[in-house]
Amino acid sequence: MKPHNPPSARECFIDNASIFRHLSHDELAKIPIDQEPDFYKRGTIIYSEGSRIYGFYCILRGIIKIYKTGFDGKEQIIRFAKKGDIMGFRSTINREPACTTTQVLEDAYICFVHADVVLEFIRQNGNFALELLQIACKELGEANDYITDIAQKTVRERLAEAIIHLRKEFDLDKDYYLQITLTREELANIVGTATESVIRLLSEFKQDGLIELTGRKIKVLDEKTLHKIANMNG
Amino acid sequence: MKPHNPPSARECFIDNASIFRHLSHDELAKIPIDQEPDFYKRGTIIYSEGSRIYGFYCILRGIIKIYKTGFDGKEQIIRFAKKGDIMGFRSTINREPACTTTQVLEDAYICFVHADVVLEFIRQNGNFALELLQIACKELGEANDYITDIAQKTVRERLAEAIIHLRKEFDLDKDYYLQITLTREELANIVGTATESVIRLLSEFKQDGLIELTGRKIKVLDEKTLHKIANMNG
DNA sequence: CGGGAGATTGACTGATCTCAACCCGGGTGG
DNA sequence: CCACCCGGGTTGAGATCAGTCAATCTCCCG
Repeated sequence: MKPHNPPSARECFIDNASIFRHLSHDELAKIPIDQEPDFYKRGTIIYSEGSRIYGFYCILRGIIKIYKTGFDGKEQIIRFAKKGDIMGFRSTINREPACTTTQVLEDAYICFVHADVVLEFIRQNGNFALELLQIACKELGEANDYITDIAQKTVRERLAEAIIHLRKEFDLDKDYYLQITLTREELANIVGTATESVIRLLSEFKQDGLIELTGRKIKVLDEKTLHKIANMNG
Repeated sequence: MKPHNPPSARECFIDNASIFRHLSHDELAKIPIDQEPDFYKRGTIIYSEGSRIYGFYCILRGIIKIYKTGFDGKEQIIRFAKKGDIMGFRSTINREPACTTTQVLEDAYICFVHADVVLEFIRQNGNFALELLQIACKELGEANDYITDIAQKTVRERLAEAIIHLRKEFDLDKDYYLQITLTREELANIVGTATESVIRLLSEFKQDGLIELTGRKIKVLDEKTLHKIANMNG
C-alpha cells in the first residue's frame, strides 16, 4: 500500500524552498527532522473544521484538498496544498479551531511541527517570521482575487479560470493531462456551482476544442482561448 | 473643513490595542510618533490597485473602504478599515503592488509607517511579528468565510449577513442607526450583486419590519430574524 | 431653475439551479 | 458466473433567482 520510497523529513526542513531554511542549527535541533514523515492515504481526513489542531502540517508529497462546509453541507474548496506547502498555520497562530477540513486527494507524506515550536521560532527568528507572514499575505491576496471572481464572474468564466489555475499549479502527466484528478462535483465546489453545470460547460469546452477529457483527466488544448473566456489578468 | 481636534499619533503607537504595543522605547524611537497624523477627506483615494506603496497605514479615525476592481470595472468591496486597523501590509510585506484600492468613506486621520521600519521590527521583535501574523491570519479566515458565503448563499442571505456584519463592526449613532452610511451601490458591491437587487431586498426587509431605512441610514430592528435569514453561525 | 447622482420601480430575459431519469463501470455477495 | 448495487457522470425539462434595461422620481446644489 505504502510505497517503498518515503521522502526524508529533511527535505522538508533543509530544502532551499522550505520555510524552515532560515533556521539555525540550534533551532533545527528542536524539530525531530530525522523522524519519518507521516503517511496519509487517499481519502483520509487530516483534520476537520471545528477541531483543535496542535501545529503545522508540511506537505512533502501528495495533494490535499482544503475546504469549508457551507450551511447546507455543500463543500467549498478553498485551495489545494502540495509539496512544499503548509497547512494549519492559521489555526496554530490564532489558537483557534480549524476553519477548514483537509482531505487527502493523492497519497501524501506530511511532517507535523508542534505549535509551541513554531511560535518559538516566530519569536526568535525574524526571518522565519517574515517568511510565514509572506505566505499568509500571499494567500490573502489570492483569497481576495477569489472573492472578486466568484462575486462578479459567470460560471463559465470561473470554470475556465479554475482550469487554468489547476494547470499552473500542478504538473502534467506523461500524456500532458493535468496531474490532479477531480470529480465533477469537486470542480463544481471550486467554481461554486452545481455539478450539472460543470458537466455541461466541460463538454462545451470540449466541443470547442479547448480541452480534452478522458474520464476525470483533463488536458488543456487551447490555453489562450480559455484565458480569454476567463477574462483573466494573470 | 478639517476638525480642530486631530488625534495624536501617539494613540496609534502606544495604545494597548495597537499592533505596536510590543515595541520597546528604542524601537518606538524609530517611528515619528510625535508627527501629526495625515488627514484624508471623504472621497480621497489613499492608494490604488496596482500602485506601489511604501509602508503601512494605521487608521486613527474615520472609515476606509477597501475594494478590488473586477474585469468589467465593477468594484468588489473586500473589507472596511476603521480606528485601530491597518492597511497596506500585504503589499508591504510581499513587496508587491497594491492589490486593492482604498478610499475614504468618513474623514480620516491616518499614520504612515515606512516599510523599512516595519520590516526591521518584524525581524527584531518577535512579538510584533506574531501580532502581525495574527492579523493576517484573522483576515485570511474571514476571507475564507466570505468565499464560501458568496459561492453558496443567495443574494437575500448575503445581504442579511452583510447588514449583521456592519452592525457588529460599527457603532450606532444616537438614534441607533448604523454609524456607517453606504450607497445602495456600495451595499451591492459588498454582497456581490446588482444595485437594483439590493434596493428590492432592502425594501422587503423593511416591509417585514426587520430594518428601518432613512435615506442611507439603516437601523436594525430584528437582528434575530436577520440572522435566521442569513443562515449564519457566528 | 436646471443638472446630476443616486434611488426606485416595472418588465423582460436568461443564466443557473433543481429534479428526475438514465447510463456506466467496478465491486460484492450469493 | 451473474445479478445487484452504488457512486459518479450525463442529459433533458422546467422553474426561478437575479441581472439588465429603461423610465421616473427625489434630492441636493450651484
